[in-house]
Amino acid sequence: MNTLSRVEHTKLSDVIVKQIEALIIDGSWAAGERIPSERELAKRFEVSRPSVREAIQKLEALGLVTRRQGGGTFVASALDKQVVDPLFDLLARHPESQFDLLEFRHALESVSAYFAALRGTDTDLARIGESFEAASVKGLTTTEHAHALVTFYVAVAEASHNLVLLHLVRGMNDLLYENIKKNLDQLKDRSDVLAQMQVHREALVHAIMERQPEQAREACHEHLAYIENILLQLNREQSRIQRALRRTEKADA
Amino acid sequence: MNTLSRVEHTKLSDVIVKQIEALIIDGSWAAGERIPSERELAKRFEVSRPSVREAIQKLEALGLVTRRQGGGTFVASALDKQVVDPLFDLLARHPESQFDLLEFRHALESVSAYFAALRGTDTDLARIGESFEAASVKGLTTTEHAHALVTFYVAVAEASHNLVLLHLVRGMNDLLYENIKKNLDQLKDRSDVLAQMQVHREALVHAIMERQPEQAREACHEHLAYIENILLQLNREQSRIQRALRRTEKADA
DNA sequence: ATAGCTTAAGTGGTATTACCAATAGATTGA
DNA sequence: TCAATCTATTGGTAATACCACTTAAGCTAT
Repeated sequence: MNTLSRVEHTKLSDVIVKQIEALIIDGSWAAGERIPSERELAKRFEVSRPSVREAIQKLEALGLVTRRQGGGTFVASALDKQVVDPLFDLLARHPESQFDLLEFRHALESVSAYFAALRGTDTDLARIGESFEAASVKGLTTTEHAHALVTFYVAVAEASHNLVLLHLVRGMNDLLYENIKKNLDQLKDRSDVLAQMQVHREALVHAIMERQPEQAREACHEHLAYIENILLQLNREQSRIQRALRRTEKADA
Repeated sequence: MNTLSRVEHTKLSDVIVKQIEALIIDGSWAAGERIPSERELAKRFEVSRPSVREAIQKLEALGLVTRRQGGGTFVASALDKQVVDPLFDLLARHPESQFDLLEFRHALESVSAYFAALRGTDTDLARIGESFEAASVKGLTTTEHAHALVTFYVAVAEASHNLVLLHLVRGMNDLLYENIKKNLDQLKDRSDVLAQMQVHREALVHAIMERQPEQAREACHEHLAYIENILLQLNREQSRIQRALRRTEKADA
């Protein structure tokens, strides 16, 4: 009784966030609906406009509302899911970290494949086979294909019987998905490349099934190195196109 | 030529968000570090304080920074908290998975060393050299030695110039420290083993300094494989001793 | 009556200034 | 040396002014 718990000071803008969230969640403000203006909300909440602004900025950062200068503030039409891990979210959003992520995947997936081939149980290998079949179906959308590939890689990590690896791959699930999807998007008009990647994956699965750890590692290495090279070439071509566009702009001016 | 694409107007605070994110992502502002005040940033960016406030509020909503009234604004203390904290719990609940962590470190440090040798700047290599000297001093306590080795490994990860590796190794700082300290504790009466480990590390540093990536990777591999083997032998002997103790307990009962 | 243009009103965006509340560091006194 | 007090700094809140953009209303010409 002599140790009273410290009373946390509550930020005004956080109170406003909570109230607006409640209105969105209980359906009072529907997706796509325009909410009252900052000035109007400031009047209703009997606070200053900067406090309302701060609350709405937070909601915007969380993807719950969108703002248009001169137009108003709208409830987002597709409510974004919660940010699970700020760093992974940041890495997924930033173009300059995508290649770093590919390099990291190279290391991670190679060692997963090595241990899967070394230690995978029959059940593990069956699950790898199934998830690989699911990822190999013709006619998948890019989204479906990326999801299926993530499932495949998680199955390989599970078969490695290394808890740290598995935990990390599961934690990076969204980040992997975004990276794989981005790669597939970039390569969607390159059926020759996509076919080669499928060949690589077949070699990987074969090595795991035959319980050849070094071959599995090598198959992974070839697969990721190939993607790295292709994406480097693509990015070089993109840079050339952008430089050419810049030159034509200068010529017009 | 008659359909020019609409030029998107860019919000000032979003420009600031991107710049701060870049500083966080490239490791310039480390987890837990206090960033300049709103007033200072407003001066540096040559914008008003409310614009900086808006940017920082967004970063806070995303979990990338935390703010303390009167104290300042800090990069979130463990950016990959969602992954590393549960890993701590997991390893505490499953002591037998410490070996999994060693295997994981094996993969992580090998690729870090490879890229450090490939890409390290002169400044990076100097820092690796210094941290290695600090870790090589005679007479360190186990605690001091473990700290110095973690600093060394973080320097190698920094020299890799791979953002994912950098953030992961920094986030796992405490975990690495505990694992290294545990290994050193187990080996404190084995000066022959500790000496061999130091030889391995010297070979590693030499390969990085000579900018030989494959040699660096190989040196790391030898080093970690050696530790894995020694610890496996130790654990076998420990199991034998424990089985003998269990037999004497049964004989007494 | 309708379409097109112009103007006014409303909305978010940026900035300046002032003051408050909390924290951290420096100083002073016992 | 340690505790209490003071000062400087930092984030938090507010008022006010103005800018940039969008939307709605009003007016004019066909």
